[in-house]
Amino acid sequence: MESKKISKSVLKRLPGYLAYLKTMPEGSAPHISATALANALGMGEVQVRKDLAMVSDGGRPKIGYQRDALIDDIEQFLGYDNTTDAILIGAGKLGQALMAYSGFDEYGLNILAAFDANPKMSRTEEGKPVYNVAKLEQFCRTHKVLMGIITVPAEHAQSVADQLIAGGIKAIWNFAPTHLDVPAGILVQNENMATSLAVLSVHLKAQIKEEKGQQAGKAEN
Amino acid sequence: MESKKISKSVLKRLPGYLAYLKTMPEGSAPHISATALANALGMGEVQVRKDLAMVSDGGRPKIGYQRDALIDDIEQFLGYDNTTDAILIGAGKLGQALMAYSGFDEYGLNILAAFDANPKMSRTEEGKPVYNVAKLEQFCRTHKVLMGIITVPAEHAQSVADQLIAGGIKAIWNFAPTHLDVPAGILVQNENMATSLAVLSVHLKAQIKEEKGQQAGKAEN
DNA sequence: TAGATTGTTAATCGATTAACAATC
DNA sequence: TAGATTGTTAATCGATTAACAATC
Repeated sequence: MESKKISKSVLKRLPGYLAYLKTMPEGSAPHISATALANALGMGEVQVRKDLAMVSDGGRPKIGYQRDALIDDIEQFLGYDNTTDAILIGAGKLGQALMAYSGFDEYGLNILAAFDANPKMSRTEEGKPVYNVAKLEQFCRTHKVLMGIITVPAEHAQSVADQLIAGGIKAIWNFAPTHLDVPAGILVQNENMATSLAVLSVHLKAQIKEEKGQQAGKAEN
Repeated sequence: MESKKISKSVLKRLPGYLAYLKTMPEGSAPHISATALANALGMGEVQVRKDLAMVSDGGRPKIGYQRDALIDDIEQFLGYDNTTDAILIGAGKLGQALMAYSGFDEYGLNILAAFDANPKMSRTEEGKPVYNVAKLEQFCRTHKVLMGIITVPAEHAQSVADQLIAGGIKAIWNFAPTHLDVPAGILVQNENMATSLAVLSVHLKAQIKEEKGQQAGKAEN
């Protein structure tokens, strides 16, 4: 019963709720209503309620949801309660930034090691080992790693993905700005800067146009 | 006429087409069909055709779209043809990685300067100036900057956003894992690692469960 | 009881996919 | 002409929103 099929849209909103719930001050009331959550995050209250219904076993009318329980439920649903081992390939600037990011613990993500085609050091600043990519596939197998984080240049991403899959990996977090071809059953989550930039860029273009329109309007008066 | 309203879903797919078209080898045919594009990117061909119809003035039956023209059309539509000035706030690891990323030029993005609450250097490795956040608002005004990139810790993000908006900024690229409250007309694009991680994590959980199910099945036989 | 709030059922909206006509 | 391909119109699908009944 636990496993109602959840849609990706709902799934993507859960971390937002979680983050907000966790940053609420200590002294806050132990309960929170969907209405309050919705207002804080600028969303519709019905949507929040429906989303929470997917992971929680319900709030109480007039009172709301118990905050602690809700946090637990979301974390459990997202699998943040037990850790996932991952490896990172491409120890460049971005790769190093990700290795250094301590916040991943909170999400149950544990980066075991980094790999690079041309390792410049044998350990990262944080003390994680940096290996040659040649050892990639074998490492995945022996450590039963299920997740790979790709931060290599676009032209090498596909080859790295192939090796990861050969090593038995089931999920890829792809920071390289390129499409990866993978067999069914393997999930690729693209962290695509270009996508975000496109949204921003088009918004700004529209904004500038509007402004010019207003100025033209003024000039005409 | 140029400005048919484009949906966000379409907009987000355009960079994918662009990237693929640009990485096609020099010797390739000058034309490409929606079918070929769709196959390469693992999408439906009708969707590709509809998307391209939004930005291009059409392909030719039996031949396809002229590749160069298509690239130009998408770039123009996304505003990559003229540069946008931006500033970055938070010169930590991630901020520095973004400052160092040379690929932004390609998207018409030009990061003028970085700001930090406690600048550790006066220039980044790339020679871009690093200022104290105190100068943020004024800098935005005098340089008419329209875009801000937030890479500060979550707890300072809202305050930074407020200052950016006071400085006249219209679009915010938010890497801090927190919701930002902004007035209408200001676009916030969240680059949310937690969101991606949630998708990956849930996929892996399902994968592991499935595997266990299969093993249990085997054992029963 | 009244009112706030939950959860569910139905209606709307938007985006994707399918079917088909048009064209080179 | 035949076939590949485009573009459009209609059908389907999924997600969001609205309406309402249930409950503390």
